[in-house]
Formats: sequence, structure tokens, C-alpha cells
Amino acid sequence: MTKYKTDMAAVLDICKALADPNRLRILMSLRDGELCVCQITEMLALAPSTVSKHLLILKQAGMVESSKRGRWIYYTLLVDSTQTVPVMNWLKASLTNDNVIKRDHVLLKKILSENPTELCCQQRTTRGREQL
Amino acid sequence: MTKYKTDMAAVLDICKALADPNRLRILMSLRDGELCVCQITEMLALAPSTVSKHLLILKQAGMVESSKRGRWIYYTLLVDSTQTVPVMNWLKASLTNDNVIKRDHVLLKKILSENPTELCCQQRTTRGREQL
DNA sequence: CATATATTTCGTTATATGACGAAATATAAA
DNA sequence: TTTATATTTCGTCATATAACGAAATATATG
Repeated sequence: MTKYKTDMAAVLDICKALADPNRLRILMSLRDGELCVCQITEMLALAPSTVSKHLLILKQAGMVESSKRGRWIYYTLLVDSTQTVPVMNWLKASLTNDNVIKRDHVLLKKILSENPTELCCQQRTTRGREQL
Repeated sequence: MTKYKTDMAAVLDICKALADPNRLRILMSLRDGELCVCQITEMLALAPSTVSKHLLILKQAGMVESSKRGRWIYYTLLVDSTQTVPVMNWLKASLTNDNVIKRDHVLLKKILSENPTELCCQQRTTRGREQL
């Protein structure tokens, strides 16, 4: 396993990270690829500071990683880990049909496609409308 | 999935059940078969009431089941569940080499073999010494 | 029946956790 | 440089959780 932490501590960090509905929703929302914090925040409808804390917990557990691009920070699943692969497989198998997760999925598609000017990530470098 | 609970609630109950070191130790201790509460209590060196609570949480999460035999209550892993199998496989792969878990394993073998008269489960119906 | 043993339930207490808002930080746009 | 946007950090508060001891419950033994 990795360094620093004992195996127990590593597993425990993952289990604690999974032991919250909003963090499970975040993990499931990252199935299809990266999302920036503001998109996740929009989906969860929580305070940005709260979402930031959730993401930190997931990151410290080794479930996700972040990359900064311009003003935005994108989070992705850390799929190259011996820990996260079985965990995510189990979560996907168990939660894909959950109503909250399904609702999130629909909402996310809307957030990613429509992305109106009022929303965060308005001026995305790649393909956003630039009008304020 | 099962009844009553949503998928999310079911997964959450499992994750919360796993998010405690003593409950992980209990689950790992049940790898090799059933144990009665007093044996688990001896291994963990916690108050019986605390162990009882941990076992209740694991049971309500669907990770273990109990069967009463005489004065004793034996707990076993619930291995016929689509939830517990992948979870336990992951735990076994991740925790078998952990030092605490290894120490528990040694201790449990001692508890199961020696089982001196002072200990709990003194007068086991199957093969215990009967002297008080 | 009285006693000892095994386990659970209950009440209490200390700590952990999740939520928020305000303030700090960083980066891009005007 | 000033302003707006994106995110994090910090402090606070309410709730959840883990531990214990005492008491209750159940079952076997004397």
C-alpha cells in the first residue's frame, strides 16, 4: 500500500470519505469525467465552502485528484489506485439506480449543456459564451 | 437491492458501519468464522456495551448476522449479500497485512485455543472445561 | 428459586463532523 | 490596477457518534 499511513488508516480514510451522502453524490457525478468545483456546487446546492471541504476529504482519502486550469479547479476520480477501483465498482453497481443519483445525473447533463450566463463557469476557455 | 431503504441509504449504512476502526477489526476477525460477543469483546478490550453497539451497527448495515445458542450470541459475516461480498473482498485485500489486524488475528487464535477458565465462554457446550 | 454469566439497553459525556457565512487567496477580465 | 469570479480557509454552531457505567434482560447452573 502507500506510504505514511498504516493500511488501517488508509482504509479508514476512504470509509469515512464514503460515509456521507453528498460525498457519494460527488463520486458518482465524476463517473463520466472531470467536473469543476462550481459545477459540483451547483449540482449539490450547498455552500461553496461546504463543497470545498467535501472535496478535500475525498482528496485526502485518495479518491479524487484536482488540477487547476485558469480560474477553475477540476476534480477527477483517481482510477489508478488499487483502493479506488474496487470501491468505485461497488458504488457504481449499488448506486447507479438510486433516485438521487439519477436525478443528479440528469441535472449534471443540464448543467454541462445549457450552462447559462448566470451560472458559474460562464467564460469557459474552451467553448463558453463570452457575454457577461 | 433490498426493501425499505433506498439504495443510497443502504450504501450509506454500510459505509458508516465501515468508518470505525473497531468495526473494521470486528469484520476482519469474522473472516475465519463465527465468534461470540465475549470473544470479540476480549479481542477489542472494550466495554461490552460498546461492543454490543458496534455489532448492532454492523447488523443493521447488513454486514453481519447473529444467532443465539444457549447463553451466547454468535456473529457471522453475511456473505450471501451482493453488497457485502465486494466490500469484504476489498477489506481483506487492503487490511490483511495491517499490523493491528495481524495482532488481532494472533490474539484471536489464542483466545479460541487457550480459553482459560477466567475468560468468557468458559463453559462452552462443545468443548470447554467445566470447572468454575 | 437463587445465582452467575452473557448480552443488550439506556443515560451521560466528550469528541467528531457537516453546515454555514465571512474573510482570505488566486486568477482572469475590464 | 481595479473588479469580478472561483475556490479555499477559518470560526462557529448544531448534530452525530463512540465510549463508559449502571441497569435491564435472558439463559444456564447450583
